[in-house]
Amino acid sequence: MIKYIVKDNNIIIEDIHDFDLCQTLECGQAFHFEKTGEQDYIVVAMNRMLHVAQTTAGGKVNLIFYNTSAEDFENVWNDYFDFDTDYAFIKSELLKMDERLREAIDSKWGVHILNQDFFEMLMSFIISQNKQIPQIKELVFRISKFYGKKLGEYNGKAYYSFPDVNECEVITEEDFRNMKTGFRAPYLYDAAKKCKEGMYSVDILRGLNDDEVMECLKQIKGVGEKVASCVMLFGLGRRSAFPVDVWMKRIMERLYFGEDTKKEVIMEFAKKRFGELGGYAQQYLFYFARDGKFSQ
DNA sequence: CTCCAGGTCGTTG
DNA sequence: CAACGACATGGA
Repeated sequence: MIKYIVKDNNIIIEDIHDFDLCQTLECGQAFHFEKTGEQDYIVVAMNRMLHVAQTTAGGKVNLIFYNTSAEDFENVWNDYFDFDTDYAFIKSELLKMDERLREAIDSKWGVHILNQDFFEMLMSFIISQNKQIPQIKELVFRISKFYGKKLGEYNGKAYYSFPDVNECEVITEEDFRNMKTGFRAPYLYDAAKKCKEGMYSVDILRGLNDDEVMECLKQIKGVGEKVASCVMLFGLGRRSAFPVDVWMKRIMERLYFGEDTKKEVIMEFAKKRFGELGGYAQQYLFYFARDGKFSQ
C-alpha cells in the first residue's frame, strides 16, 4: 500500500514519483473520465465517481483524492491506479531488454496501467473498433447515462456508472443500435449475453493461461486478437498482453522491422522480446506513437 | 463530397 | 490461409 495521509475529507499522496495523472488517464487505456481542469479529472470507475487532481508544490508532486475515505482508497483506488507496482523498476527492466524503448519511456514516463473492470473493458473495446477515442468516450458516456446508475454530480453535470452485467440484461440489440453503436450493436449484445450466462466471470478466467483466455474471449462476436488483448491487459491484469493496432503496427515497423509487417508477427516478436512486461512496453509505445512524436 | 477511425467478420482467390 | 470489402457513425 502506498503511503497516504488523510486531510479533511480527502486522501493525499505526497511526493509521488513515476506517476502522472494526465498521462495515465489520457494514454488511451480508459474512456470513462472527464478533464475538469489542468491535472484535474472526474473518473468514473468501480461503481464510483472520483474527483482527483495532481498538484505541484515546492518541486514535489502531490495527488489529491477529493471526498474519499481511507477505506475506499485502500480497497479500490490504490489497486485501480496500480500504486503497488514499482514502475521505476519496470522501466529500467524494459530498457535493459531494449534500448529502443528509451524515447517512448522518457516521453511517457508517468503512465500507470489501470486495473479496470473486466466487463466494462470488454464492452468499451468492442466499441473501440473503427472509432476514434473521443467517439468511444461519447458512446461509453451515453450507454452509462441510459442504463447505468447515477453516482453524483460535479459542476452541475451528472455522472453514471457503466451498466454491469445485470443492468445490461434488459438492453436489446436494437437498444444498443439506438445508442449509435452502429454495426457493433450485435457484438455488444452477444458480449453482454455471454457474460450474463456466467462463462466469462473473472473468477473463471483467472484459472486459465493467457492463450486460453484469448481463445475464450475470441468466441464473443466482434472480439478479435486486438480487442481481446486490451481486455486482458486492462481488465484482467494480464501484463504480458501486447495489443497491436494500427498505431502499434506503425511504430513497431519503424523501430524494428523497417517494412510492412503482419500484426501476428509483431505480437510474436513482442512476446519473445518483452515477455511478462509486454503490456507495459506496449502502453509506452502506443501513447508515444499516437502522439505523433516519432518521425514518419 | 471523399476519406478515415485503438478492427472484425464473411467471402473470395 | 492471405487478401479484400462491408460495416454505422461522425468529424476533418
